[in-house]
Amino acid sequence: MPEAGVQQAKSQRARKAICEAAIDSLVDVGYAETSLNRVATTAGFSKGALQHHFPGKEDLVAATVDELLARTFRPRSERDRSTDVEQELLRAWNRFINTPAYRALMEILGAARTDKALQKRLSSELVAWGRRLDQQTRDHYEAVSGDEEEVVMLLNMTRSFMRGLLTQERYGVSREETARYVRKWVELVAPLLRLKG
Amino acid sequence: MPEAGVQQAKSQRARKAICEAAIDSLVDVGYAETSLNRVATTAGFSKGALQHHFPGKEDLVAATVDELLARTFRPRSERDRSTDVEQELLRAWNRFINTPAYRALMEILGAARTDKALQKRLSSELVAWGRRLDQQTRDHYEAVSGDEEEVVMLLNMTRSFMRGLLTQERYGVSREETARYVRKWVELVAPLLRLKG
DNA sequence: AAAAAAACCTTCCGGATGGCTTTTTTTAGA
DNA sequence: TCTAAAAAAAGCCATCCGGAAGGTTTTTTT
Repeated sequence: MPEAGVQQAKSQRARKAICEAAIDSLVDVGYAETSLNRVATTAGFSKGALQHHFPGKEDLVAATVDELLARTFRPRSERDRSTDVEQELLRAWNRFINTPAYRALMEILGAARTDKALQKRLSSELVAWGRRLDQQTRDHYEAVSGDEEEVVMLLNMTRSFMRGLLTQERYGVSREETARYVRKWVELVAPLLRLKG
Repeated sequence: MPEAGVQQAKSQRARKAICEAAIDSLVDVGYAETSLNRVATTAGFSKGALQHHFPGKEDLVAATVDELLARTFRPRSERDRSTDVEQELLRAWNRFINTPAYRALMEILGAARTDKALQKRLSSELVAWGRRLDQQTRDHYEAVSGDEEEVVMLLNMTRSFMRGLLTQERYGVSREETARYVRKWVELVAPLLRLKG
C-alpha cells in the first residue's frame, strides 16, 4: 500500500472497529440479536455507514470471521513457550478456546449450520484455517508412536473436547469442575505426545 | 372442569404435536428462524391455537426441552445391550449425540447462553438431567481404578467430546473422519472402564 | 489549482416478519 | 340447549434488513 491512502486507512480502521463491535455483540447477545442496527450503534456509526462498508449482513459476518481467525494466529511471545506438553495443552484451553473470541466464532458457526448461504461463504476460509491448524500441530508436536497422523487426530480431538466443554458451562457445571475435566483430558492425551524442537 | 379427561388428552396430543414441529424446525432452520408462526404452520395449527397452548415462546421452548430430555431416556430393548464398553460408547454417539434430537437441544442451549430468562427457566431441569445422567453412568459403568468419581468424569468427558464433534461437521471434516475420531477416543477411554452387571 | 470522481457518512423510507394481545368463531361435553 | 375450552382470525407494535437521496470530505484528473 504505497502512500496513497489517508482515506483507505480510515476506512480500514472503520471496518475493524465495526468488526470488533460485532464480536462484542456476538459474545453479549448472540448471533440472532446481533443486528446491523446494534452493531452500527455500538461501533458509533450510523446504519448507512455500516452499509457502506458492508453491503449486506453476510459481508459483515464474513469479515468478522476473518478478524476472529486472524486472532487465533497471533504470534506468541517467546516466554510464553513451555517445554511441557501438558502446559501447552492447558494453554490451548485458556488462551485459545475459553475466550470471548472463540465464543463469538461459535455463535457464527452455529448460525451457519442452518444458513446455507453463510455456510458457503465461510466454507473455504474455514477449511483453510483447519489445514493451517493441522500444519501448526504437525510443526509443534510429534506422536510417541511416531505416527504423524495420530498427532493431528489427537489435537483435533482435544479441540473438539474443549468446544464441547464450552457448550456445557450453562447447566450446572462449575468453572472448577470444567477445569478438572480439562486437566483430566490432558492427563490422558499428553503421554501420547511430545513437543518438537 | 368435570370429567376432564377426553379434552385433556386431546390437548396433550396437540401440545406434543406442536413440540415435535418445533423440534423439526429447530433442526431444519435453527433457533432464530423457529418462529411461532412457523411452528404453528408446520404443526397444522393456527397461530392462535399455538398461543392457546403456549402463552409465550419461552413456554413452547421449555415444553420442547421436556420432550427432548424425555427422549434421551427412552428404555433400550434388551437386545440393544452390549457387553462391550467400546460398543456401548459407540452406541452413545450413534443413538444419543449424533441425532436430530440432540441437535435440536443444542440449538436451544445455544440460544439460552445469551437469553437469561430462558436460561433461568431451563436451568433446574437441565441440572436435574445432568444428575440423572451421572447416576445412569454410575449404574452402568465402573472404573478399572475403582474410583467412582472417575467414571462420571470420563463419561462426561466423552459427552463433551462428542458435543464438540457435532459442531465441527460444518468445516471440512467428513463423516468418516468424525467416525474415526469417535473410535480413537473410545479406544483411549474404554480400557479405563468396565460394564457393571 | 480548479474541476470531476470517488469514497464516506447521515437521514429517511419500505416491505417483511417477529412475538404478543384481543376478538370472534368453532367445537364438544354436560 | 347451554357453557367453557379450543381454535382461528385480525390487529398491534417493534424491529429487521435493505436501499434511496443528499451532503461532505478526500482523491484523482485536468
